[in-house]
Amino acid sequence: MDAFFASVELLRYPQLKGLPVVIGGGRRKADDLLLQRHADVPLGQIPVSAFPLLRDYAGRGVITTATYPARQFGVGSAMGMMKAAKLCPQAIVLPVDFDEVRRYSRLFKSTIAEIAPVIEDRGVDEVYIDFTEVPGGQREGGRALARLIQRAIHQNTGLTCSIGVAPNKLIAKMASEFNKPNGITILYGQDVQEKIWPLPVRKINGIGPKAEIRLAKLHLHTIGDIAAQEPQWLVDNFGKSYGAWMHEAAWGRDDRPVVTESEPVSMSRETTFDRDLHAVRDKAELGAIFTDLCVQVAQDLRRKGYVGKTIGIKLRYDDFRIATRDQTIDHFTADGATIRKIAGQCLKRVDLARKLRLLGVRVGKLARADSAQAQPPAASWPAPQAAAHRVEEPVPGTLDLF
DNA sequence: TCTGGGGTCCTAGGACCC
DNA sequence: TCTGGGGTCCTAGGACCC
Repeated sequence: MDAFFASVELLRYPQLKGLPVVIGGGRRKADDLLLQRHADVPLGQIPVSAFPLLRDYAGRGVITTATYPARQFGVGSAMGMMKAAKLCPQAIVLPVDFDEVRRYSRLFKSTIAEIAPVIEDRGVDEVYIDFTEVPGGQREGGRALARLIQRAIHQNTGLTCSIGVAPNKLIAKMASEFNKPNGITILYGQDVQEKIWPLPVRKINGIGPKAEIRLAKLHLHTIGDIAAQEPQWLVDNFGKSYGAWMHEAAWGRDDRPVVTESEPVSMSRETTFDRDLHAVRDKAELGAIFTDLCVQVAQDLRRKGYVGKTIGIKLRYDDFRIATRDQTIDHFTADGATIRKIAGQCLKRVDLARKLRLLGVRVGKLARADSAQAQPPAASWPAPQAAAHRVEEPVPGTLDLF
């Protein structure tokens, strides 16, 4: 989907079309004020001059999405708000509306599913589609079906997307970026040399900032540079698995199937504080946030019907170092108090002298709540009363951080 | 006034078991 | 005078993606 989060907002506020708009940060006073002051007019009639600007933004956070006009100023995803404000102070800034984004996400995916049912979910705004078996899927190399999908999505949501068609997921993903927004790109296996090799290594899905730096030190900058290396040389420099994969990827080879169903591995909640907090000096505040995160994870688990048995914490220090601790317990749970208790024990095992900027709680080793695995083991005969009716011990109301 | 939140997968060492 | 060889699970960190 093209500039998905921003495009969703533009559906509500069409008056912002063509303007630099960025989405990011949490809901702020300015956003509430905007709605309060214009409670009597339709959203589409709120004057452009009433919207909060990036220059007035104060706080932490990153840009989630920038509209194409904003991108012209060099503003882009994952950029810090403060840096973005310097590049484009006149941009309008809006918070992410997750409910609305999820609603449109479901809508565009169900629209595709009616046309081509073999879909792999890749997050809120992206999917892989295997349309090998879709009638007419091979017409014009797939372009006809891609056009049909684009039109259907636009009809049902008012949103545009870009589609890449290729023999595998790796190349299709790269192709989808060739012609944005609202574009279609068809790539064949024989196009790799001409169309893919000149691209920078970062364009490969799986080569990130760290690998890019390591490759640059070896004077490898383009995908073609990687393709020209002996596989063994790549293995020697990047390890057996990653090195071999890199070579395959550079040659456009990828045999991963489109995976239509998957079970979640973990669920987590984390939050970056408005200001860095200290475990002792800000104990009350931190404790409240901590409990809240545990309760939210527990709610997420229950809402989605899962239980887990590995409970962990994550924290980010003021210097951005990250520490994680986790502990596996002997039974599955989705109980907030249990999660709070175990996570609290994990917290005792990390250095709390430094100030923290982020705290997170995670539950892993998930099972469906209704699965046999998730059930407590049957009590052996004679069943001890306590085991048969075991109740997780409650955590006292005053939750101690230490 | 740098740098979100929710994920997956991989690696590597140690415990533990057969 | 040496101390095997799997296999699995747990834990911590890190790269990467959307």
